[in-house]
Amino acid sequence: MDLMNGLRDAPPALSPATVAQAAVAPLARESEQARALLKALADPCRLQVLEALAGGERCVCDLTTGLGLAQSRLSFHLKVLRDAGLLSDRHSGRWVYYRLRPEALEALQGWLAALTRQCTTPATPCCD
Amino acid sequence: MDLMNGLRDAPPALSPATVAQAAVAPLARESEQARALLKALADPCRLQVLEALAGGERCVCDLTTGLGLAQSRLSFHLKVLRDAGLLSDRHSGRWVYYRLRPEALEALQGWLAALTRQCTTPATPCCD
DNA sequence: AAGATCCATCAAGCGCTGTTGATGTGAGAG
DNA sequence: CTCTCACATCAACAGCGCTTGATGGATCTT
Repeated sequence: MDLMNGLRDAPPALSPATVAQAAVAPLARESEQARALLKALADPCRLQVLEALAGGERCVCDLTTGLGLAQSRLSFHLKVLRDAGLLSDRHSGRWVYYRLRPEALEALQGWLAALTRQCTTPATPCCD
Repeated sequence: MDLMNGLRDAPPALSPATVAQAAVAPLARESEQARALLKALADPCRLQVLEALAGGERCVCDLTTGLGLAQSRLSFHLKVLRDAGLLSDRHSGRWVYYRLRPEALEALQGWLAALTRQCTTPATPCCD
């Protein structure tokens, strides 16, 4: 075995423990939720929906004509956004009204803020 | 033609202008950039990389072993993140060091904040 | 110079995701 | 009750994104 060998021309090197700790395979729970939100948002069509709903509650037919999307297509994306927790819906008679859930956006903001904070405070000083 | 017909059993209705204005086909420039960031982030593998780099600068071989990823795979994801502006790289001898670009995270936060702000101030009061 | 290591890139394969058109469901209108 | 309309859902297809294994370029060692 060549552990020593591996050390011989290693890069300036952090302790293996530090790395291992940041590594673990299946993503922390909080990150996983962030990922779900990010994935739901990462689509041009869904972003249009989101921005349209940022102006306030809208019914589906309103969005369909407003965004010029096929009904089936819009319905698909609304489901994705709703399943991700970004939208809530309200049924009224024959129509369904969708609205944004600011909590979801705020959650994502929080996650981003934490990440930013962690990376601006030089916890692990670079090996130079 | 049945424009009047269409009005007959329309939902409570916003002015068509309001909707049309929020609709336009090809996504605003700022939103498009946000989408690019979101898309780059919406992958478990890339999130792991990001979180690993939140702790500070790392070289590729460090990440490879730390995250347990095939070298080719990691390289692919690093490129995606770099192209999106989320990472910057630094070559030193035989190694390449990647680090997070907090500006990118902050830009995304800003976009989210604007969206949240817009949707919490009841600009368009709901039709009830 | 030859070999080893780090990293990027490529081609091939495949699964996931979005689109489309049709069908289903449930609520008003006539 | 029947018809219409708003919306959800489904099956089929197409395209994109990710993974893998191989190759290439660059740097360092011996």
